[in-house]
Amino acid sequence: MASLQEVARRAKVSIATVSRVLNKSDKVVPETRAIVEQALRDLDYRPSRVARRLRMSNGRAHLVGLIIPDIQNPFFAEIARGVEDAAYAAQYALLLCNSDENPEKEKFYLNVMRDESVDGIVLPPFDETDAAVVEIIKTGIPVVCVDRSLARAKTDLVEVDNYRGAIEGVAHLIAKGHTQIGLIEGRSQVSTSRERRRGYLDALAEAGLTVRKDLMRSGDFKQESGRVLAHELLDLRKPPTALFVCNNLMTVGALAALHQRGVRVPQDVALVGFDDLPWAEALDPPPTVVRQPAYEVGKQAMELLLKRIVEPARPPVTVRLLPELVVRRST
Amino acid sequence: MASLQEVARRAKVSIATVSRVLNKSDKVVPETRAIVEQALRDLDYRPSRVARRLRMSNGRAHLVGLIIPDIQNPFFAEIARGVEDAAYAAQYALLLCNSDENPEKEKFYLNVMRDESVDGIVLPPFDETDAAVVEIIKTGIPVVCVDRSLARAKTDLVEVDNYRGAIEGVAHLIAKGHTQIGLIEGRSQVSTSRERRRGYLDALAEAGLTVRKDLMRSGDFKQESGRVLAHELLDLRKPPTALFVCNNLMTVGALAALHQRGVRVPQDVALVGFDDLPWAEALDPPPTVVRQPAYEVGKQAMELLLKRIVEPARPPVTVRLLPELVVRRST
DNA sequence: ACGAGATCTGTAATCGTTTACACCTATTTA
DNA sequence: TAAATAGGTGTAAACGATTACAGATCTCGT
Repeated sequence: MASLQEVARRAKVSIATVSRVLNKSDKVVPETRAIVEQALRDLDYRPSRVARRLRMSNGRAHLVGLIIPDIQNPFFAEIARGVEDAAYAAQYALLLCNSDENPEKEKFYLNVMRDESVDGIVLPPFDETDAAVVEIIKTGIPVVCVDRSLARAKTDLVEVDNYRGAIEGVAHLIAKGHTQIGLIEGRSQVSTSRERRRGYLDALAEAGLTVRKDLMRSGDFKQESGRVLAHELLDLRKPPTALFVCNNLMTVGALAALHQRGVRVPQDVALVGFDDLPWAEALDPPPTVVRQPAYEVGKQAMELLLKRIVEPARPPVTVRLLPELVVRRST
Repeated sequence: MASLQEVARRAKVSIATVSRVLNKSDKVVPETRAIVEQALRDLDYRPSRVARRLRMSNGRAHLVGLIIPDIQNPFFAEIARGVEDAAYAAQYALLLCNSDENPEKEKFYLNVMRDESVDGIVLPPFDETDAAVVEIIKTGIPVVCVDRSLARAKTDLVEVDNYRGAIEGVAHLIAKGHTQIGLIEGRSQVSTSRERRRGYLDALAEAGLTVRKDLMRSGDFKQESGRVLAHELLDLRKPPTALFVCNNLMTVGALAALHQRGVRVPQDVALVGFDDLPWAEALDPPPTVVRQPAYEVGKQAMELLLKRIVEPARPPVTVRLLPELVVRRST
């Protein structure tokens, strides 16, 4: 509420002096400083981030944006926590938005961030050729991609080794004796989907198993599509004896489908999911999953962003984190 | 990137004229308008929200804040979605922050919002006497409380009828024949906790059951405390035959404890939780819960906020939504 | 033909900061 | 003792928008 003007008036100095007291930088004689500090306290002065940001066009807004597809998806919520904790530690505030996997919403929010002059943005691009993101990058705002990569631009990137994760998950099923393994994957425009599919195929190949195209289904990452596709697979004349489901929500959906059909897990059909589930222990059965270190992804992404804000010209780096197979009782 | 200045220069008019073209309000002769619009397109002009906000101290920032205790809690995530959808519909952006039930973090973020001159704030207060929130309200920023109320200030409030929800949940257990019903409640400084406890007590009283103090335990809303307290209750010499658990995370924790002990649900111990769980169908067993319309809470809160931004002097209203008993297989 | 009125456009103040620069006083130095 | 230096403070120009006010042009009635 109180502005520099008012503080200056009360302390009977100029606004420049007040500003100098605030930004400890320049020298102010101790008596003046004391008077000004008293006035600041009296008026409960708080600097306007808005005015500051307007003046300093460079990178001192202490505000960064995070756009995620869906905050209700625990995987992204965990990333968000990682980002936010790292931001808070650096005293940055976070403009957090849900794109809902909707390019139009994503574009709206990207524009908001540009117009708010945020210092930088963290996001998983909608797909590899995400035009809105590419455009934002051209404006010079630092962008760090998480989880998914971008073909058209080289940015900092924190990702998980999806290929290796898929290999481990599928190999685990193979080790349990399964040869007919169904795949429920996500949107194939997303880089992670293709990596996981590649892992699935290579794991089968390595074990000398033949690939059945009819066992591979593509969904949209949502719970409902996991349910529907699981039903489809089990309705086949030669149904799979195991399912490899490529994200958390679809895993829950598939599990629900298995329950609906009354098949026993893992006796009748085994299941490995991608992404850990926060309440895995309370699920029926607790599913074996390939766990992604989502919190760490978010945290490191934010840290990369902070570094880039300080040093915009630094060459982009890619951090690749390792997933971990968590064996529970669905296999 | 491009400012009004640059557009004005290119169109060979003054910045005032450009501004007028943008805010369609004033009359500009069609030819001028066409020229300016061309220049706007050429330069891909986007107005700076920062500059606009600085100039218009009133309420046209089109930015609102949302502070929630923990985005990883599905209940709050659902509220957040409600808020964000309503905000997006009105073309408002959302500054979303996690207070982590930590007053210091909450204060930091409240200050950020003040300093960012947001148009308004939605939040569940940390407790009924939340000093930081009361102070913010005094600055005149519109605040809408959700879920929890504030004793010291009269704000718009969207809450759920916790008392009635608890009554229904506990009455359901009583109807199933239970007389020894354990209570696992949350922090008692929070208004919702007290309401639920009151419902629990009244439901018992109404059924003529005696209250056992040793069956009532107070936790912190987190999963771990649900687990610990469930163990404590079942370790009693006269353990309860049913549990009424007052939030989602503690319900999951309690369920995990029951599994650990190998007790069958609902045969050995029945359970009713407060808050629905997104993957209830995949849990073992799918729990009976008192469902709160969290999305609706968020949506209505945002709508109230928008109304208050337009009409700051409007008398505060309280919207009380009804919870719903969802009977599944834990009872 | 001239002033009133209407219509369009430009000038400049403002919002709350930061910061280059000028200015004024002491103190030091030759 | 005069000049150079240094230290402390004030003045004013940005940043990018909005908007009251003034100024310019045109229309039109008498």
